[in-house]
Amino acid sequence: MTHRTRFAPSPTGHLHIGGARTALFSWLHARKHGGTFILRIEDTDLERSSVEYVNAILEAMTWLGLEYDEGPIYQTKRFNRYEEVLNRLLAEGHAYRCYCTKEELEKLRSQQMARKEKPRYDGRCRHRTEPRPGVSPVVRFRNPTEGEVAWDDLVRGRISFQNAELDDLILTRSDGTPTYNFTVVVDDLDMRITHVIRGDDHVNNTPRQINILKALGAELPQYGHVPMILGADGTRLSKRHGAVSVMQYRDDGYLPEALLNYLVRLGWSHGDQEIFTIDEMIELFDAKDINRSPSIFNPDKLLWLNHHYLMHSDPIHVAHHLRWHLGRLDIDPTDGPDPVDVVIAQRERCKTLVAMAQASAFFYRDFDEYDPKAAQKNLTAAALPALGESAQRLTILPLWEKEALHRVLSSIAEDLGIKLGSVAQPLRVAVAGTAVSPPMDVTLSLLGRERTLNRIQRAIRYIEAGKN
RNA sequence: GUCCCCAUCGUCUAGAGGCCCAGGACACCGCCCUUUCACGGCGGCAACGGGGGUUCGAAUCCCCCUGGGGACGCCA
Repeated sequence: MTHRTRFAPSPTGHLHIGGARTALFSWLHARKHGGTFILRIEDTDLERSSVEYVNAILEAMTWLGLEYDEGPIYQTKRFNRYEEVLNRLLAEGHAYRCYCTKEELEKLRSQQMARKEKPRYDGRCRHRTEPRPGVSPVVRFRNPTEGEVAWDDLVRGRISFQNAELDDLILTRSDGTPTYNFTVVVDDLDMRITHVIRGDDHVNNTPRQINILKALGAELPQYGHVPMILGADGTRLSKRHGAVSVMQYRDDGYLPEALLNYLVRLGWSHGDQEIFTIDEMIELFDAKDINRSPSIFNPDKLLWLNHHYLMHSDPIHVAHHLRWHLGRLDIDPTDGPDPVDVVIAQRERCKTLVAMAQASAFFYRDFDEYDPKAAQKNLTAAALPALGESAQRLTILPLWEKEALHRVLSSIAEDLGIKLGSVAQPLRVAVAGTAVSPPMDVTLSLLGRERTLNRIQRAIRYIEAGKN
């Protein structure tokens, strides 16, 4: 049997961390078995769905590299099909029209709550044969009242519900549009989904969906419910916990592979291994190894992973992403060193691409002013000899490259009888504007002779002007 | 409230009866390296929620309690 999985977001918001993880698991499951991964857009809530969000979700999937084999399939384009199935259910007695008003239902609910019962529809329209004038009916599923419905969950093991706990859910609204639990069933059936991997919050929907599937005489897919991701306070991850949108992580300077690696390790593991390439994930992933308990999102570990990928990925690949972030700072990468070399020079000290772009801006354009603390400490009269010597010797240096630059700096320190740091640090502030940069030989080689000399002169003028 | 789940360091987790007075990773704290910041190396802090069983032996199996999450919509 060929494996067919799907990711079915509703376009009512951006793709968030939790959605991305279930998408990843679903994608991994399909890839591992050489199956098909389908993207379905659940946009039946016309009020809250928007094309902007559809596009945002598509963009996020692309950025993450979770390519789908079929879709996107839009539920709003399948209304005829839902109606067809609905009519069959109605004709076969598995569904019926309910004329209760929202007000009546609310009253019922509050009464039940007051009696400390589980709020549920009591089935009062089950046997109604006559329409109620002035009320356009919803259609409800006639759920079995006895017995139980159970399944072997891919991640949770056996889960069972008493049918008596379930009520007759609404299949179509009074305006005729289908609801979630109905469209999912029809879609999963039509798309021949074999493995439904989705968030934990759907566990309670599963028995209802299974009952509808059974009424339709359909074969059941396998279900796997992955636990939620929680925020630091142990409640469901949401905006107030900080960034939850996948695209926000792109904008904040994260590499997609770092986010994917973080997500795959959240609730899943393979021994003590922390770093997984995509191929390793595909090879090693198994839904049954997913933890049954919810896990808390830890931004620190994601940051560490991002740094790891920044340091160990092919610099050409990292530079590709760095260019994008430089662009966001209005920097044209052709105005300075090759971003690939910048990545190699900066990667140990930058944990995000945003930080790397910011820390590298001085390679491409003059900075406005010195970091006050750095200037105060290093751009003083005491630094003048080192700066002056540097200007002179660097002007006549035949070959502008790292080793030669290193020799120049060392000899200046030696000749002046000072520590290398006393030469390098003022120079660093002079050329970078801050007290932090890659080693000076590397920094200068990337910066180039012209910019270096200009900035040394600028620093000398700054000191002589008595700013310090 | 009712139903469905869950429970190892602060966090992510390893652990499927003896290998565990519990291992790895992030974070944190020391030390080393060092032209800055980092990287790196070494070391440290830190957990089986509680109570009953079962067993020669339990983090691992069973029960209860406690704690946590989810669901209970003409949302998905």
